[in-house]
Amino acid sequence: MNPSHRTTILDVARAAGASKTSVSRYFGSERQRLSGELQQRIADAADQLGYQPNQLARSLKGAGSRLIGMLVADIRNPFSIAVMHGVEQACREHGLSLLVCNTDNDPAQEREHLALLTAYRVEGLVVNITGSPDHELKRLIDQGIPLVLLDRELTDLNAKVVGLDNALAIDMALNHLQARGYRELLYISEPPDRASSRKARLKRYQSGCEARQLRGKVRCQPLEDDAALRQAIADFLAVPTDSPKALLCANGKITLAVTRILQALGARLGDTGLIGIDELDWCALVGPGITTLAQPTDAIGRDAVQRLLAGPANLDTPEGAARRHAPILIARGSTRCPA
Amino acid sequence: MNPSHRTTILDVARAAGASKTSVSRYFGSERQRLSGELQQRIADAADQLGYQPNQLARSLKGAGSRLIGMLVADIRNPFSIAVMHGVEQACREHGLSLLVCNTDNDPAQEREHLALLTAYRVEGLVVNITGSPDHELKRLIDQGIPLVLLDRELTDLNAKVVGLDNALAIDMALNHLQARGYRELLYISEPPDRASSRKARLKRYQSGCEARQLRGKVRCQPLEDDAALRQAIADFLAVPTDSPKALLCANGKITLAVTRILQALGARLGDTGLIGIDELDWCALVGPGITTLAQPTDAIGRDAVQRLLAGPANLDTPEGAARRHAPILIARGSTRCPA
DNA sequence: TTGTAAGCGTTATCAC
DNA sequence: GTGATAACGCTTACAA
Repeated sequence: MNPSHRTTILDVARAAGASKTSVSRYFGSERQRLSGELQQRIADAADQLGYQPNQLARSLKGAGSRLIGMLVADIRNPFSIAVMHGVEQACREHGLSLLVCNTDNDPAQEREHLALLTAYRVEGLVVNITGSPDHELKRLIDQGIPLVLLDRELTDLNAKVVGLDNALAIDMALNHLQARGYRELLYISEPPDRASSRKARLKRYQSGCEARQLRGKVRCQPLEDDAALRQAIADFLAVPTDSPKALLCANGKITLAVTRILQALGARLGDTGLIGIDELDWCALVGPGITTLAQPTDAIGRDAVQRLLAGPANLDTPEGAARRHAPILIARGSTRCPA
Repeated sequence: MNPSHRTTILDVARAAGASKTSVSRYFGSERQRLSGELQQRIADAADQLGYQPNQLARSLKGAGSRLIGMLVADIRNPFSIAVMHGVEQACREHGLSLLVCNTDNDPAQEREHLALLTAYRVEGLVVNITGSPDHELKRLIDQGIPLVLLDRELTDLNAKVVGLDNALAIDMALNHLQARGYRELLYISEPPDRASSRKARLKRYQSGCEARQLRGKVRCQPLEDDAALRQAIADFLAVPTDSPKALLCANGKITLAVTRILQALGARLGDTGLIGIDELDWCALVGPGITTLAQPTDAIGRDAVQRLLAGPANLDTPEGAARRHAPILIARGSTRCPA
């Protein structure tokens, strides 16, 4: 076998004494049309030559690329991975493949990768980024490429959205903290900027604290500045008060950073309440365990693909545009209030 | 603009009053050959029409697909992700894109995804799986597709390998444990089966214990059976002895499982020594911190791509075949021996 | 500097 | 049932 030459449909046709068309039919969806004898000959020849249809050429002609693209802001975020896992499974079940691009939160890479994905003519796009290449995304939608936004809405543009039910999540967190006896809260989030889900969580937190008569402070802080965050938490804990305090972390990365800081400050989990959005491998292991609101990541991922394939939705109704999944509260020792 | 019709090179050519060739040249690597004026016309037309070259068609003709495939056994394993991050970066730097497939440790999916990747005519393949579709892999190599094995060797087949220096890692672990005063060890690994790196680690552990006159036990255990593992650890800890005991975990997933078990058993980290291969986010947070041997995941990922691109290596020399990266010891409280 | 024409490997359309 | 033949969108000799 000549290794420099990938065998093509023509090679098989010749070897089987058949036409390209027949071979194509054999590997396509019209195998039954072929006589049993021809099928056998083609099968043998293909097997012999190790033939495998070239998906690129296939895509070029009729069918689409059978490729779904996924744009991830931070592939090292366990949440992204978990969702990606759901997306991938769903893709597989539909005979689609997944092209994943990680942007490392870099707007330049977002644009670049978006271009890349469309260059490969992906048939659908799952986008999970915080930056805003709004213009580019809009263009894709105009081109008719199915698009699902993960955990983020586009302000001037109504695309399909799948993600956590942010309001519900915050409500559950507040209810839990209140029930456990905490009265002074600090909500820690990355800056909302244009990330709509961060905004939604923050807003609900504020109105929710008011409604429950909780003293709810807020700290929006890029995670890079660890010292500032540490100072903010130290300040919060230092204020003298008679009612128990708790921290609410807006996502898993923050929970990690905050846990480190609390440990460095020598705070005892539980005495200082701690609850985070996103369940992580290790939350049960640290001290008395960290209470979390687990996102149904698998369901979110699968749902994203489903919506991709569902065709144009009625984006005018709220239900048509966004699909919000409920979190699951996993109560652990970090919210066992001593009072 | 007609959304049902993606604009092609011909559309641009017409709009610019130029030929397909010129447009192709403009978007290819021969832009300089065009007169400034023509360049301008093409640029305008393309911009106007929102043209973007079809990478699929491009791949079909001359150049390759510019696609690198990566096969991952378990995408939820942080190690895999970390390596993947390195792979992806390296790809990007070389103008390549990464098609990632997760097999969830399922041999059927391994085969399936392997076929998929070759159907897309990936120009190289980074494989990180424990199963053995050896026959398929061999075929790919024969076809001349560059292939790099991550953290695993193929017995009957010499392909390029990139991964941890297993012998060194085990040596470092043993030296550390010995220096810290532990004398009785239990090595916990998933069954080596045909995963060569597991075998290598195990073997070195055994010879290393002997050389150091340590009592080194071994437990090979699929992670699914948590109860059995728990029993094994309980048994190990129960044996009366006067010398301190320590556990050595062969990878990050095991470290997680073992940490959970130790916690459930009420063992105190440090009193019972614990060291694991693979650094994880939370290792500093649990109890006094867990000592680990961090793998240089980024370097491993980048190296994999580099070797992919390096062309055929001399696989006959050990250096040509395998590239082994040294781990980094991160000492924490879990190996602070009280004795 | 620019254009013409022949593929790349496949599928779709139409004949036999 | 089976097979020519023309696309698909692009690159690349080869001409001009």
